Amino acid sequence: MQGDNYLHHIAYDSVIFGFSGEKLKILILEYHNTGLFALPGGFVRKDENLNDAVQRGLKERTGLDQIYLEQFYTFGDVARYKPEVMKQIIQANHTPDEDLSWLLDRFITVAYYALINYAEVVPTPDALSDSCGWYDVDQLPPLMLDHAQIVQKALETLRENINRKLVGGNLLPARFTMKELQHVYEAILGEKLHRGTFQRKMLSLGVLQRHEKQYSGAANKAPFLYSFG
Amino acid sequence: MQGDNYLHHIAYDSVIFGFSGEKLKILILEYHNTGLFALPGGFVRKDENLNDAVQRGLKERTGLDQIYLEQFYTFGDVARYKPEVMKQIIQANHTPDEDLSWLLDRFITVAYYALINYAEVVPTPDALSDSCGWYDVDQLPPLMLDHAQIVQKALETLRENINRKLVGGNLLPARFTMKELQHVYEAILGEKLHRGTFQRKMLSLGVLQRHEKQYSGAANKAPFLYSFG
DNA sequence: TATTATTGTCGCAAAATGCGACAATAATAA
DNA sequence: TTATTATTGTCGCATTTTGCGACAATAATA
Repeated sequence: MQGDNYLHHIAYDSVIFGFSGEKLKILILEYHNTGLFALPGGFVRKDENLNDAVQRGLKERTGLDQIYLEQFYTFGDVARYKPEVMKQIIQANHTPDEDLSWLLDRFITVAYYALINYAEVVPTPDALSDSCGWYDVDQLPPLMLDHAQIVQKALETLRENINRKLVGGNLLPARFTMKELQHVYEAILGEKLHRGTFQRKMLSLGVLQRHEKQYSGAANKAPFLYSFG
Repeated sequence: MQGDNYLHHIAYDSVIFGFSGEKLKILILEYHNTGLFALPGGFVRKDENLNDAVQRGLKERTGLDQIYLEQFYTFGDVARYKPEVMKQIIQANHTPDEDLSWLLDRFITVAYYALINYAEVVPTPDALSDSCGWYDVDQLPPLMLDHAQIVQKALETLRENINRKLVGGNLLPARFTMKELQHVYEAILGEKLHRGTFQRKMLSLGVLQRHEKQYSGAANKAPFLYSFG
Protein backbone atom coordinates (compact mmCIF):
# COMPACT_ATOMS: atom_id res chain seq x y z
CA MET A 1 0.00 0.00 0.00
CA GLN A 2 3.07 2.16 -0.23
CA GLY A 3 2.26 5.29 -2.26
CA ASP A 4 5.09 4.75 -4.70
CA ASN A 5 3.43 1.72 -6.21
CA TYR A 6 0.11 3.28 -7.13
CA LEU A 7 -1.14 6.00 -9.43
CA HIS A 8 -2.02 8.98 -7.31
CA HIS A 9 -5.39 10.74 -7.54
CA ILE A 10 -7.03 7.72 -9.15
CA ALA A 11 -9.21 5.15 -7.44
CA TYR A 12 -11.90 2.74 -8.48
CA ASP A 13 -15.08 1.65 -6.75
CA SER A 14 -17.14 -1.39 -7.58
CA VAL A 15 -20.84 -1.98 -7.10
CA ILE A 16 -21.06 -5.74 -6.82
CA PHE A 17 -24.57 -6.99 -7.44
CA GLY A 18 -25.86 -10.32 -6.22
CA PHE A 19 -29.30 -11.86 -6.11
CA SER A 20 -30.75 -13.83 -3.24
CA GLY A 21 -34.14 -14.33 -1.69
CA GLU A 22 -35.86 -12.47 -4.55
CA LYS A 23 -33.81 -9.40 -3.69
CA LEU A 24 -31.07 -7.49 -5.43
CA LYS A 25 -28.13 -7.01 -3.12
CA ILE A 26 -24.76 -5.31 -3.15
CA LEU A 27 -21.55 -5.91 -1.30
CA ILE A 28 -20.67 -3.26 1.30
CA LEU A 29 -17.71 -3.12 3.60
CA GLU A 30 -17.20 -1.39 6.94
CA TYR A 31 -13.91 0.13 8.02
CA HIS A 32 -12.34 -0.75 11.37
CA ASN A 33 -13.52 1.32 14.31
CA THR A 34 -14.99 4.11 12.25
CA GLY A 35 -18.60 3.20 11.56
CA LEU A 36 -17.93 4.08 7.94
CA PHE A 37 -19.59 2.01 5.25
CA ALA A 38 -18.20 2.03 1.74
CA LEU A 39 -18.14 0.35 -1.63
CA PRO A 40 -15.27 -2.04 -2.23
CA GLY A 41 -12.62 -0.08 -4.06
CA GLY A 42 -8.94 0.23 -4.55
CA PHE A 43 -6.09 1.74 -6.46
CA VAL A 44 -4.25 1.16 -9.69
CA ARG A 45 -0.65 0.01 -9.69
CA LYS A 46 1.69 2.03 -11.84
CA ASP A 47 2.25 -0.88 -14.21
CA GLU A 48 -1.30 -2.21 -14.26
CA ASN A 49 -4.26 -1.66 -16.58
CA LEU A 50 -7.19 0.08 -14.93
CA ASN A 51 -9.54 -2.78 -15.80
CA ASP A 52 -7.07 -5.32 -14.43
CA ALA A 53 -6.86 -3.46 -11.16
CA VAL A 54 -10.61 -3.75 -10.75
CA GLN A 55 -10.56 -7.46 -11.62
CA ARG A 56 -7.82 -7.96 -9.08
CA GLY A 57 -9.80 -6.18 -6.38
CA LEU A 58 -12.88 -8.21 -7.19
CA LYS A 59 -10.95 -11.43 -6.97
CA GLU A 60 -9.70 -10.45 -3.52
CA ARG A 61 -13.14 -9.46 -2.32
CA THR A 62 -15.25 -12.26 -3.76
CA GLY A 63 -12.81 -15.06 -4.59
CA LEU A 64 -14.17 -15.08 -8.14
CA ASP A 65 -12.40 -14.82 -11.48
CA GLN A 66 -13.98 -14.05 -14.81
CA ILE A 67 -16.62 -11.79 -13.39
CA TYR A 68 -19.07 -9.85 -15.55
CA LEU A 69 -17.81 -6.33 -15.12
CA GLU A 70 -18.79 -3.04 -16.67
CA GLN A 71 -17.40 0.44 -16.22
CA PHE A 72 -20.21 2.96 -16.02
CA TYR A 73 -19.02 6.36 -14.81
CA THR A 74 -16.10 8.34 -13.47
CA PHE A 75 -16.81 10.62 -10.54
CA GLY A 76 -14.59 13.66 -10.36
CA ASP A 77 -16.25 16.41 -8.34
CA VAL A 78 -14.17 18.40 -5.92
CA ALA A 79 -16.89 17.89 -3.34
CA ARG A 80 -16.00 14.23 -3.04
CA TYR A 81 -12.59 15.24 -1.66
CA LYS A 82 -12.87 14.87 2.13
CA PRO A 83 -9.46 14.30 3.63
CA GLU A 84 -10.85 14.09 7.17
CA VAL A 85 -12.74 10.93 6.22
CA MET A 86 -9.64 9.26 4.85
CA LYS A 87 -7.66 10.42 7.89
CA GLN A 88 -10.19 8.67 10.11
CA ILE A 89 -9.76 5.43 8.22
CA ILE A 90 -6.00 5.60 8.22
CA GLN A 91 -5.75 6.42 11.91
CA ALA A 92 -8.05 3.56 12.86
CA ASN A 93 -5.54 1.30 11.16
CA HIS A 94 -2.43 2.96 12.62
CA THR A 95 0.46 1.43 10.75
CA PRO A 96 2.96 4.23 11.20
CA ASP A 97 5.61 2.41 9.22
CA GLU A 98 3.70 2.98 6.00
CA ASP A 99 3.37 6.39 4.44
CA LEU A 100 -0.29 6.68 3.61
CA SER A 101 -0.33 10.43 3.22
CA TRP A 102 -1.00 10.09 -0.53
CA LEU A 103 -4.46 8.84 0.44
CA LEU A 104 -5.25 12.30 1.77
CA ASP A 105 -5.05 13.83 -1.70
CA ARG A 106 -7.98 14.44 -3.94
CA PHE A 107 -9.17 11.36 -5.83
CA ILE A 108 -11.15 10.76 -8.95
CA THR A 109 -12.87 7.41 -8.92
CA VAL A 110 -13.79 5.18 -11.83
CA ALA A 111 -16.91 3.22 -10.99
CA TYR A 112 -17.72 -0.31 -12.17
CA TYR A 113 -20.56 -2.67 -11.55
CA ALA A 114 -20.23 -6.41 -11.40
CA LEU A 115 -22.86 -9.12 -11.64
CA ILE A 116 -22.06 -12.30 -9.81
CA ASN A 117 -23.59 -15.53 -8.65
CA TYR A 118 -24.36 -14.86 -5.01
CA ALA A 119 -23.96 -18.49 -4.04
CA GLU A 120 -20.35 -18.69 -5.17
CA VAL A 121 -19.09 -15.65 -3.29
CA VAL A 122 -17.19 -15.61 -0.04
CA PRO A 123 -17.21 -11.94 0.99
CA THR A 124 -13.74 -11.17 2.28
CA PRO A 125 -12.74 -8.00 4.14
CA ASP A 126 -9.34 -6.53 3.42
CA ALA A 127 -6.70 -5.08 5.72
CA LEU A 128 -8.52 -1.82 6.27
CA SER A 129 -12.02 -3.19 6.77
CA ASP A 130 -13.45 -5.59 9.25
CA SER A 131 -16.71 -6.58 7.61
CA CYS A 132 -17.79 -7.23 4.08
CA GLY A 133 -21.39 -8.22 3.59
CA TRP A 134 -24.51 -8.16 1.48
CA TYR A 135 -27.18 -5.48 1.78
CA ASP A 136 -30.49 -5.11 -0.01
CA VAL A 137 -30.19 -2.28 -2.49
CA ASP A 138 -33.16 -0.58 -0.84
CA GLN A 139 -31.81 -1.01 2.68
CA LEU A 140 -28.26 0.25 2.50
CA PRO A 141 -26.47 1.71 5.49
CA PRO A 142 -25.40 5.35 5.13
CA LEU A 143 -22.43 5.26 2.79
CA MET A 144 -19.42 7.53 3.00
CA LEU A 145 -18.45 10.20 0.50
CA ASP A 146 -20.52 10.00 -2.70
CA HIS A 147 -20.92 6.23 -2.62
CA ALA A 148 -24.71 6.40 -2.38
CA GLN A 149 -24.72 8.42 -5.58
CA ILE A 150 -22.46 5.84 -7.21
CA VAL A 151 -24.84 3.05 -6.28
CA GLN A 152 -27.73 5.06 -7.65
CA LYS A 153 -26.02 5.55 -10.98
CA ALA A 154 -25.03 1.87 -11.10
CA LEU A 155 -28.66 0.90 -10.70
CA GLU A 156 -29.79 3.28 -13.43
CA THR A 157 -27.17 1.94 -15.82
CA LEU A 158 -28.02 -1.66 -15.01
CA ARG A 159 -31.71 -0.97 -15.69
CA GLU A 160 -30.90 0.59 -19.03
CA ASN A 161 -28.61 -2.26 -20.01
CA ILE A 162 -30.57 -5.28 -18.89
CA ASN A 163 -32.70 -5.38 -22.01
CA ARG A 164 -30.00 -4.35 -24.47
CA LYS A 165 -27.35 -6.74 -23.32
CA LEU A 166 -28.27 -10.19 -22.05
CA VAL A 167 -26.93 -9.60 -18.66
CA GLY A 168 -29.42 -10.88 -16.14
CA GLY A 169 -28.12 -14.43 -16.21
CA ASN A 170 -24.85 -13.48 -14.58
CA LEU A 171 -26.67 -13.14 -11.30
CA LEU A 172 -27.80 -16.76 -11.37
CA PRO A 173 -26.15 -20.18 -11.22
CA ALA A 174 -25.28 -21.81 -14.54
CA ARG A 175 -28.69 -23.50 -14.66
CA PHE A 176 -31.86 -21.80 -13.57
CA THR A 177 -35.61 -21.87 -14.10
CA MET A 178 -37.52 -19.32 -16.11
CA LYS A 179 -39.17 -18.13 -12.94
CA GLU A 180 -35.84 -17.39 -11.31
CA LEU A 181 -34.71 -15.44 -14.33
CA GLN A 182 -37.93 -13.48 -14.25
CA HIS A 183 -37.41 -12.64 -10.59
CA VAL A 184 -33.98 -11.26 -11.42
CA TYR A 185 -35.46 -8.99 -14.05
CA GLU A 186 -38.21 -7.89 -11.71
CA ALA A 187 -35.75 -7.09 -8.95
CA ILE A 188 -33.61 -5.01 -11.27
CA LEU A 189 -36.46 -3.19 -12.97
CA GLY A 190 -38.47 -2.80 -9.80
CA GLU A 191 -41.71 -3.94 -11.40
CA LYS A 192 -43.74 -7.08 -11.98
CA LEU A 193 -43.59 -8.63 -15.44
CA HIS A 194 -46.19 -10.75 -17.17
CA ARG A 195 -45.15 -14.39 -17.05
CA GLY A 196 -46.27 -15.40 -20.54
CA THR A 197 -44.78 -12.36 -22.22
CA PHE A 198 -41.50 -12.74 -20.38
CA GLN A 199 -41.13 -16.40 -21.28
CA ARG A 200 -41.97 -15.77 -24.92
CA LYS A 201 -39.51 -12.91 -25.14
CA MET A 202 -36.64 -14.80 -23.56
CA LEU A 203 -37.17 -17.88 -25.71
CA SER A 204 -37.47 -15.83 -28.88
CA LEU A 205 -33.98 -14.43 -28.35
CA GLY A 206 -32.62 -17.85 -29.11
CA VAL A 207 -29.83 -17.77 -26.54
CA LEU A 208 -31.36 -20.02 -23.91
CA GLN A 209 -30.52 -23.69 -23.87
CA ARG A 210 -33.19 -25.93 -22.38
CA HIS A 211 -32.08 -28.77 -20.14
CA GLU A 212 -33.72 -31.37 -17.93
CA LYS A 213 -36.60 -30.59 -15.63
CA GLN A 214 -36.15 -29.64 -12.04
CA TYR A 215 -38.32 -31.72 -9.76
CA SER A 216 -38.83 -29.74 -6.61
CA GLY A 217 -41.08 -32.24 -4.82
CA ALA A 218 -43.95 -29.76 -4.87
CA ALA A 219 -47.37 -30.82 -6.07
CA ASN A 220 -47.21 -29.17 -9.45
CA LYS A 221 -45.67 -29.23 -12.89
CA ALA A 222 -41.86 -29.18 -12.82
CA PRO A 223 -40.10 -26.36 -14.67
CA PHE A 224 -37.29 -26.82 -17.16
CA LEU A 225 -33.81 -25.67 -16.34
CA TYR A 226 -32.11 -23.28 -18.76
CA SER A 227 -28.65 -21.99 -19.35
CA PHE A 228 -27.18 -19.30 -21.57
CA GLY A 229 -25.43 -20.48 -24.70
CA MET B 1 0.30 24.70 -17.50
CA GLN B 2 2.58 24.44 -14.48
CA GLY B 3 2.32 20.93 -13.03
CA ASP B 4 1.45 22.16 -9.56
CA ASN B 5 -1.95 23.40 -10.68
CA TYR B 6 -3.26 20.18 -12.17
CA LEU B 7 -4.13 16.70 -10.99
CA HIS B 8 -1.41 14.38 -12.14
CA HIS B 9 -2.14 11.16 -14.06
CA ILE B 10 -5.58 12.38 -15.10
CA ALA B 11 -6.56 13.82 -18.45
CA TYR B 12 -9.70 14.17 -20.45
CA ASP B 13 -10.36 13.90 -24.17
CA SER B 14 -13.41 15.13 -26.01
CA VAL B 15 -14.96 13.86 -29.22
CA ILE B 16 -16.74 16.93 -30.53
CA PHE B 17 -19.36 16.00 -33.11
CA GLY B 18 -20.69 18.40 -35.69
CA PHE B 19 -22.89 17.96 -38.72
CA SER B 20 -22.39 19.62 -42.08
CA GLY B 21 -22.97 18.73 -45.69
CA GLU B 22 -24.90 15.58 -44.74
CA LYS B 23 -21.81 14.31 -42.93
CA LEU B 24 -20.94 13.66 -39.31
CA LYS B 25 -17.70 15.36 -38.41
CA ILE B 26 -15.40 15.66 -35.44
CA LEU B 27 -12.93 18.27 -34.33
CA ILE B 28 -9.27 17.23 -34.57
CA LEU B 29 -6.20 19.22 -33.72
CA GLU B 30 -2.62 18.93 -34.93
CA TYR B 31 0.40 19.66 -32.75
CA HIS B 32 3.10 22.06 -33.84
CA ASN B 33 5.83 20.55 -35.96
CA THR B 34 5.08 16.97 -35.06
CA GLY B 35 2.56 15.70 -37.58
CA LEU B 36 0.59 14.35 -34.64
CA PHE B 37 -3.19 14.50 -34.78
CA ALA B 38 -5.20 14.26 -31.59
CA LEU B 39 -8.53 14.76 -29.94
CA PRO B 40 -8.94 18.02 -28.06
CA GLY B 41 -8.15 17.27 -24.45
CA GLY B 42 -6.81 18.77 -21.32
CA PHE B 43 -6.22 18.46 -17.63
CA VAL B 44 -8.13 19.01 -14.43
CA ARG B 45 -7.17 21.79 -12.04
CA LYS B 46 -6.74 20.76 -8.47
CA ASP B 47 -9.73 22.80 -7.34
CA GLU B 48 -11.97 22.08 -10.31
CA ASN B 49 -14.69 19.51 -10.95
CA LEU B 50 -13.84 17.03 -13.69
CA ASN B 51 -16.95 17.96 -15.66
CA ASP B 52 -16.18 21.66 -15.33
CA ALA B 53 -12.68 21.12 -16.68
CA VAL B 54 -14.15 19.56 -19.81
CA GLN B 55 -16.66 22.38 -20.22
CA ARG B 56 -13.83 24.87 -19.85
CA GLY B 57 -11.78 23.13 -22.52
CA LEU B 58 -14.74 22.99 -24.86
CA LYS B 59 -15.37 26.67 -24.41
CA GLU B 60 -11.77 27.43 -25.34
CA ARG B 61 -11.85 25.18 -28.37
CA THR B 62 -15.27 26.02 -29.79
CA GLY B 63 -16.24 29.31 -28.22
CA LEU B 64 -19.49 27.72 -27.05
CA ASP B 65 -21.08 27.55 -23.63
CA GLN B 66 -23.86 25.24 -22.55
CA ILE B 67 -22.78 22.41 -24.80
CA TYR B 68 -24.46 19.02 -24.79
CA LEU B 69 -21.83 16.85 -23.19
CA GLU B 70 -21.73 13.25 -22.11
CA GLN B 71 -19.04 11.23 -20.43
CA PHE B 72 -18.81 7.77 -21.98
CA TYR B 73 -15.68 5.91 -20.94
CA THR B 74 -12.41 6.12 -19.06
CA PHE B 75 -9.37 4.66 -20.77
CA GLY B 76 -6.74 3.33 -18.43
CA ASP B 77 -4.56 0.78 -20.16
CA VAL B 78 -0.83 0.85 -19.56
CA ALA B 79 -0.35 0.56 -23.31
CA ARG B 80 -1.58 4.10 -23.81
CA TYR B 81 1.39 5.37 -21.85
CA LYS B 82 3.92 6.53 -24.45
CA PRO B 83 6.22 9.15 -22.98
CA GLU B 84 8.14 9.54 -26.23
CA VAL B 85 5.02 10.91 -27.91
CA MET B 86 4.49 13.50 -25.21
CA LYS B 87 8.19 14.35 -25.28
CA GLN B 88 7.86 15.08 -28.97
CA ILE B 89 4.99 17.47 -28.37
CA ILE B 90 6.72 19.24 -25.52
CA GLN B 91 9.97 19.67 -27.38
CA ALA B 92 8.25 21.08 -30.44
CA ASN B 93 6.92 23.78 -28.14
CA HIS B 94 10.20 24.42 -26.29
CA THR B 95 9.25 26.63 -23.38
CA PRO B 96 12.09 25.75 -21.05
CA ASP B 97 10.81 28.07 -18.34
CA GLU B 98 7.91 25.77 -17.64
CA ASP B 99 8.35 22.39 -16.00
CA LEU B 100 6.29 20.06 -18.14
CA SER B 101 7.89 16.86 -16.95
CA TRP B 102 4.65 15.82 -15.25
CA LEU B 103 3.22 15.33 -18.72
CA LEU B 104 5.63 12.42 -19.24
CA ASP B 105 3.92 10.35 -16.55
CA ARG B 106 1.30 7.76 -17.21
CA PHE B 107 -2.20 9.18 -17.75
CA ILE B 108 -5.68 7.84 -17.48
CA THR B 109 -8.10 9.73 -19.68
CA VAL B 110 -11.80 10.32 -19.17
CA ALA B 111 -13.52 10.56 -22.53
CA TYR B 112 -16.54 12.73 -23.33
CA TYR B 113 -18.49 13.39 -26.45
CA ALA B 114 -20.13 16.69 -27.29
CA LEU B 115 -22.83 17.51 -29.82
CA ILE B 116 -22.74 21.01 -31.19
CA ASN B 117 -24.16 23.19 -33.86
CA TYR B 118 -21.45 23.21 -36.51
CA ALA B 119 -22.39 26.66 -37.75
CA GLU B 120 -21.77 28.35 -34.42
CA VAL B 121 -18.29 27.00 -33.84
CA VAL B 122 -15.02 28.78 -34.40
CA PRO B 123 -12.40 26.04 -34.07
CA THR B 124 -9.54 27.49 -32.08
CA PRO B 125 -6.12 25.89 -31.63
CA ASP B 126 -4.43 26.23 -28.26
CA ALA B 127 -0.84 27.01 -27.33
CA LEU B 128 0.44 23.53 -28.17
CA SER B 129 -1.41 23.02 -31.42
CA ASP B 130 -1.40 24.89 -34.67
CA SER B 131 -4.53 23.63 -36.35
CA CYS B 132 -7.97 22.68 -35.15
CA GLY B 133 -10.39 21.55 -37.80
CA TRP B 134 -13.27 19.35 -38.82
CA TYR B 135 -12.87 15.88 -40.30
CA ASP B 136 -15.44 13.43 -41.57
CA VAL B 137 -15.72 10.60 -39.09
CA ASP B 138 -14.92 8.14 -41.85
CA GLN B 139 -11.93 10.11 -43.13
CA LEU B 140 -9.88 10.83 -40.04
CA PRO B 141 -6.13 11.32 -40.14
CA PRO B 142 -4.10 8.77 -38.16
CA LEU B 143 -4.61 9.73 -34.53
CA MET B 144 -2.01 9.47 -31.82
CA LEU B 145 -2.09 7.10 -28.86
CA ASP B 146 -5.45 5.37 -28.52
CA HIS B 147 -7.49 8.27 -29.86
CA ALA B 148 -8.87 6.29 -32.78
CA GLN B 149 -10.23 3.78 -30.30
CA ILE B 150 -11.76 6.61 -28.29
CA VAL B 151 -13.54 7.93 -31.38
CA GLN B 152 -14.80 4.45 -32.16
CA LYS B 153 -16.28 4.05 -28.70
CA ALA B 154 -17.81 7.53 -28.88
CA LEU B 155 -19.57 6.60 -32.09
CA GLU B 156 -20.88 3.37 -30.63
CA THR B 157 -22.20 5.15 -27.57
CA LEU B 158 -23.79 7.87 -29.65
CA ARG B 159 -25.56 5.28 -31.80
CA GLU B 160 -26.90 3.53 -28.74
CA ASN B 161 -28.08 6.76 -27.19
CA ILE B 162 -29.63 8.56 -30.12
CA ASN B 163 -32.93 6.73 -29.82
CA ARG B 164 -33.07 6.60 -26.05
CA LYS B 165 -32.28 10.21 -25.39
CA LEU B 166 -33.47 12.92 -27.76
CA VAL B 167 -30.04 14.00 -28.68
CA GLY B 168 -29.90 14.46 -32.42
CA GLY B 169 -31.21 18.01 -32.34
CA ASN B 170 -28.08 19.30 -30.63
CA LEU B 171 -26.25 18.97 -33.92
CA LEU B 172 -28.64 21.38 -35.67
CA PRO B 173 -29.53 25.04 -35.41
CA ALA B 174 -32.45 25.93 -33.14
CA ARG B 175 -34.87 25.60 -36.07
CA PHE B 176 -34.57 22.87 -38.65
CA THR B 177 -36.63 20.91 -41.12
CA MET B 178 -37.69 17.32 -40.67
CA LYS B 179 -35.45 16.34 -43.55
CA GLU B 180 -32.40 17.85 -41.88
CA LEU B 181 -33.18 16.02 -38.67
CA GLN B 182 -33.52 12.79 -40.61
CA HIS B 183 -30.14 13.34 -42.25
CA VAL B 184 -28.57 13.72 -38.83
CA TYR B 185 -30.03 10.41 -37.72
CA GLU B 186 -28.91 8.73 -40.92
CA ALA B 187 -25.38 10.05 -40.57
CA ILE B 188 -25.13 8.79 -37.01
CA LEU B 189 -26.71 5.42 -37.60
CA GLY B 190 -25.05 4.92 -40.96
CA GLU B 191 -28.22 3.79 -42.69
CA LYS B 192 -31.13 5.21 -44.67
CA LEU B 193 -34.42 5.65 -42.85
CA HIS B 194 -37.90 5.61 -44.29
CA ARG B 195 -39.22 9.17 -44.53
CA GLY B 196 -42.80 8.55 -43.48
CA THR B 197 -41.87 6.34 -40.56
CA PHE B 198 -39.26 8.78 -39.34
CA GLN B 199 -41.61 11.75 -39.46
CA ARG B 200 -44.39 9.86 -37.69
CA LYS B 201 -42.03 8.67 -34.96
CA MET B 202 -40.55 12.09 -34.30
CA LEU B 203 -43.93 13.80 -34.16
CA SER B 204 -45.40 11.10 -31.91
CA LEU B 205 -42.77 11.86 -29.27
CA GLY B 206 -44.48 15.15 -28.67
CA VAL B 207 -41.32 17.17 -28.14
CA LEU B 208 -41.16 18.94 -31.47
CA GLN B 209 -42.63 22.39 -31.83
CA ARG B 210 -43.81 23.28 -35.30
CA HIS B 211 -43.09 26.76 -36.58
CA GLU B 212 -43.47 28.68 -39.82
CA LYS B 213 -42.64 27.19 -43.17
CA GLN B 214 -39.27 27.58 -44.78
CA TYR B 215 -39.56 28.84 -48.36
CA SER B 216 -36.43 27.79 -50.12
CA GLY B 217 -37.28 29.16 -53.55
CA ALA B 218 -37.34 25.70 -55.02
CA ALA B 219 -40.23 24.54 -57.13
CA ASN B 220 -41.89 22.36 -54.53
CA LYS B 221 -43.82 22.28 -51.31
CA ALA B 222 -42.10 24.14 -48.49
CA PRO B 223 -41.28 22.21 -45.31
CA PHE B 224 -42.15 23.33 -41.80
CA LEU B 225 -39.45 24.35 -39.40
CA TYR B 226 -39.30 22.60 -36.05
CA SER B 227 -37.57 23.12 -32.75
CA PHE B 228 -37.23 21.06 -29.61
CA GLY B 229 -39.45 22.05 -26.69
C1' DT C 1 -58.88 -41.04 -9.17
C1' DA C 2 -59.70 -36.25 -7.81
C1' DT C 3 -57.35 -32.12 -6.29
C1' DT C 4 -54.03 -28.36 -6.34
C1' DA C 5 -50.46 -25.35 -7.75
C1' DT C 6 -47.44 -24.33 -11.30
C1' DT C 7 -45.74 -24.54 -16.03
C1' DG C 8 -45.55 -24.28 -21.21
C1' DT C 9 -48.06 -22.44 -24.76
C1' DC C 10 -51.55 -20.35 -27.39
C1' DG C 11 -55.12 -16.84 -29.01
C1' DC C 12 -56.48 -12.43 -29.54
C1' DA C 13 -56.52 -7.46 -29.09
C1' DA C 14 -53.73 -3.45 -28.95
C1' DA C 15 -49.67 -0.99 -30.18
C1' DA C 16 -45.62 -0.20 -32.95
C1' DT C 17 -43.24 -0.48 -37.28
C1' DG C 18 -42.14 -0.89 -42.42
C1' DC C 19 -43.46 0.60 -46.78
C1' DG C 20 -45.84 2.45 -50.44
C1' DA C 21 -49.23 5.95 -52.18
C1' DC C 22 -51.90 10.07 -52.54
C1' DA C 23 -53.07 14.82 -52.24
C1' DA C 24 -51.22 19.42 -51.20
C1' DT C 25 -48.04 22.86 -52.42
C1' DA C 26 -44.18 26.18 -54.17
C1' DA C 27 -41.99 27.55 -57.91
C1' DT C 28 -41.27 27.30 -62.97
C1' DA C 29 -42.58 26.58 -67.77
C1' DA C 30 -45.97 26.76 -71.35
C1' DT D 1 -53.87 31.08 -66.46
C1' DT D 2 -52.71 26.46 -66.57
C1' DA D 3 -49.65 22.48 -66.73
C1' DT D 4 -45.41 20.57 -64.83
C1' DT D 5 -42.14 19.09 -61.35
C1' DA D 6 -40.13 18.04 -57.04
C1' DT D 7 -40.93 17.76 -52.33
C1' DT D 8 -43.82 17.53 -48.21
C1' DG D 9 -47.46 16.03 -44.87
C1' DT D 10 -50.25 12.35 -44.07
C1' DC D 11 -52.67 8.17 -44.53
C1' DG D 12 -53.71 3.11 -45.33
C1' DC D 13 -52.45 -1.35 -44.90
C1' DA D 14 -49.68 -5.37 -43.93
C1' DT D 15 -46.38 -7.07 -40.70
C1' DT D 16 -44.33 -7.43 -36.27
C1' DT D 17 -44.20 -6.82 -31.43
C1' DT D 18 -46.39 -6.52 -27.02
C1' DG D 19 -49.91 -7.04 -23.17
C1' DC D 20 -52.95 -10.05 -21.08
C1' DG D 21 -55.84 -13.70 -20.19
C1' DA D 22 -56.88 -18.74 -20.73
C1' DC D 23 -56.19 -23.55 -21.44
C1' DA D 24 -54.14 -28.00 -21.20
C1' DA D 25 -50.24 -30.58 -19.22
C1' DT D 26 -48.07 -32.16 -15.18
C1' DA D 27 -46.02 -33.39 -10.37
C1' DA D 28 -47.18 -34.42 -6.06
C1' DT D 29 -50.83 -35.16 -2.52
C1' DA D 30 -55.42 -36.46 -0.65
